[in-house]
Amino acid sequence: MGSTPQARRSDTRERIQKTALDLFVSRGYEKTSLREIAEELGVTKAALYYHFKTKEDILTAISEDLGRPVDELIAWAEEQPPTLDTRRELMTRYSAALKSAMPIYHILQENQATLRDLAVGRTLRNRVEAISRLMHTGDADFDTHIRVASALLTVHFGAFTLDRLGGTDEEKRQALLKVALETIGAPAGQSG
Amino acid sequence: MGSTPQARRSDTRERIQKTALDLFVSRGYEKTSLREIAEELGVTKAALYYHFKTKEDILTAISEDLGRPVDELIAWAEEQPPTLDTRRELMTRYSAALKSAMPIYHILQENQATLRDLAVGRTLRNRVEAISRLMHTGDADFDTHIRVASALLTVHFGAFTLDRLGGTDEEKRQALLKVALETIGAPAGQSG
Amino acid sequence: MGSTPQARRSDTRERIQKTALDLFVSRGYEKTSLREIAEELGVTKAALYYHFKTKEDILTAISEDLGRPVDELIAWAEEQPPTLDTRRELMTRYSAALKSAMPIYHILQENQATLRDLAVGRTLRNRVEAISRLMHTGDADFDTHIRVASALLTVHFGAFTLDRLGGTDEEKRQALLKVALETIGAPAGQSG
Amino acid sequence: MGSTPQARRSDTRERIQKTALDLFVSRGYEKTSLREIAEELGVTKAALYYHFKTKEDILTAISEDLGRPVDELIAWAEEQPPTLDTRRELMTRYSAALKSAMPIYHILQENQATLRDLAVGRTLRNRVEAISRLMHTGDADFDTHIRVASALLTVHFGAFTLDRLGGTDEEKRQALLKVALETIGAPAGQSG
DNA sequence: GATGAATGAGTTTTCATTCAT
DNA sequence: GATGAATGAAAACTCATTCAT
Repeated sequence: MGSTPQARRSDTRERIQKTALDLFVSRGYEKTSLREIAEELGVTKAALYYHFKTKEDILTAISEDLGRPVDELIAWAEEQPPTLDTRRELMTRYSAALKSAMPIYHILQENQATLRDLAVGRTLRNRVEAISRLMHTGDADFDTHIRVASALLTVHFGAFTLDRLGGTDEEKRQALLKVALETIGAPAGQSG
Repeated sequence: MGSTPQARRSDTRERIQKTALDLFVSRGYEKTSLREIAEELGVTKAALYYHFKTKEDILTAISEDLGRPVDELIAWAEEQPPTLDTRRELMTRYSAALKSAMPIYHILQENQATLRDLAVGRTLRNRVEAISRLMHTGDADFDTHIRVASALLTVHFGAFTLDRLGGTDEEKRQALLKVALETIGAPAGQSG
Repeated sequence: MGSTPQARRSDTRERIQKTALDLFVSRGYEKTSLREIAEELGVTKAALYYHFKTKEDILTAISEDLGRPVDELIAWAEEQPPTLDTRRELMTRYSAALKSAMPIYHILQENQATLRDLAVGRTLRNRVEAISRLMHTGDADFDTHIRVASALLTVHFGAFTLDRLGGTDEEKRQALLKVALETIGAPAGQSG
Repeated sequence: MGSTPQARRSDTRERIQKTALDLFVSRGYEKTSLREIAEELGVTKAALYYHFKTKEDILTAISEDLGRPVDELIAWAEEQPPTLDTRRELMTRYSAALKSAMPIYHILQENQATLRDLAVGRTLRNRVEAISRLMHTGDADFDTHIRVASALLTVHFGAFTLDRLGGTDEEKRQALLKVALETIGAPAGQSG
């Protein structure tokens, strides 16, 4: 009898994820209450519980969706030989993958204290650590570790610290990547 | 076993700060309740309120105590000419100042979402931004900004990401500083 | 003994208002804690917060419900010409309206210090002042102001001061109204 | 060795009473904390406890000081014959006594809910009731009771409701007294 | 696919009061 | 004549979560 005003095949689950993501980014995970999410969406808190078992579950779903490119990158990197070239390639691809995954890294970075106790926090940190581990693979050299750490911080957090700087996000990303690549060292076949 | 149970003329204020700092670092600011601090100390919640007007006030006091070296560094840097040498010197001194100030930066980093609404958060961020601003002074060159940002991230957060790496904290700090200095460029009178 | 323990579709909101009103009247607004209201009702404090956003909100709801007759009277009076007859009619109707509204005026009177800071206090005082203003309309004569003030105090608070006196509440109300009408002066067309 | 800045023979007790009175009037008894009183005075809370056993004790002392004229009036009235003339004389003297005693009546009126549980509240109400009883003495006539109640309300609270009206406090007091005297009836030897 | 009603456990904060010094 | 330090009890409020409908 007539069409429902609701979209068919309820998109509510996705709408919850989207709204939650926005709020988690702008207000923090802990400081965002389910009431806020529900109100913003025009549904009740109970509705959230129909779609997700817990608050953490919402973040888990978001993390899975947005983190997929990075997970795929990790899978790829695990197949590669541990050379400097791989490292540079991985850094480049990682920087690209971060474009879409950035919001969850933002959440991870700004809510570490809270995420410490949560399973999803473990998952998120595991991703970061996997990249880090893969980047370090192939040598236990102290200096290299330091350089890789610096490079990773650069591609990872650089964007957050450059709000006031002119230029597009993409330009900044490219520039940060360039510095990171310099830091981890010249590609094979080039003189240092 | 037979030690003075209670000092006269109260060292309680300092004990509160110390205990709070430990808990803020290990469990996060928001997740640390005043009940926990009080219990850990063997006093009542009301005792905390005798010494500090609010929970935030405790963090403010900690921030003032631990941040003093950085504040002094900022004052010093504001008197210096905006040369590359100054920048390098500032980076070196900053790295040193962070040795004692690290815990509050740790708190700032891991509780950004929470500290967003707090006056003490503003103060802490102001300190970071002051250093950043002073480091960028003297030219508006895009590439330099990127490099300085990368270098700052390195001395700032490097230590956090190197838990698993061998070597003393001091060794790591020196190594990170070296990379940071490389990143912002050679000192005057040397060939790049 | 065997009555329905819990109504569906919740009459709880009304039960809260009723219980709160009783307690606000008998123990005072400030001295009545939400815990007391909740215990008296056999629900948890959180249940109160499901139905009302704040403690003040409960009083606001009560004030709206009980004050409606007075609000309607104010609306009526604003349409009338500012004659002595109107004043007498208003006084008479006001005395009648107070029959049901009395509890909130009781609360207002006995908790003025507390209600000073509350928005609902403003609302309540506005009602009193509106009646007072309407009663004074039409002349700025000093003596009349004094008489109107006296008359209003009489219908307003008279009942509170006559607890020990015999007679029904209605008899007292009528007698107080008579004195009040005398005080503001004879009706048009009668010799003073 | 030089004169102390403190007044000799500590006037602190009086200063506490004065400050407390001001705050009790302007913010209410309950809403005024001992901390506030102490801070306003530049002493510690403990100092208040040196001079007064409890918070209530401060109000009790104030009540005794300011209420003395009324207590004396009550003593006087108890000696008088219960005639209409006495009633009019009592009303006149009461109105005069209220000039200085007003602040405690203000406190009583605005904090009834709080003062309900306090011994000092009993004392204050007793004073009001003594006047009321003395005023009603001599006949049990219903109509007279009503009139006396109205008249008392007028001299008692009239001033509170006439803030916005022009004229000095003394003018208002006189005018209110005149209306009150009219209400309780003509003096002996005059035609009603 | 969702709601209305409720809960239990927790939070920060405030207050009058006490007492050794 | 006062203070510094502390307490116990309570307050208002928030939150993630549950469940019958």
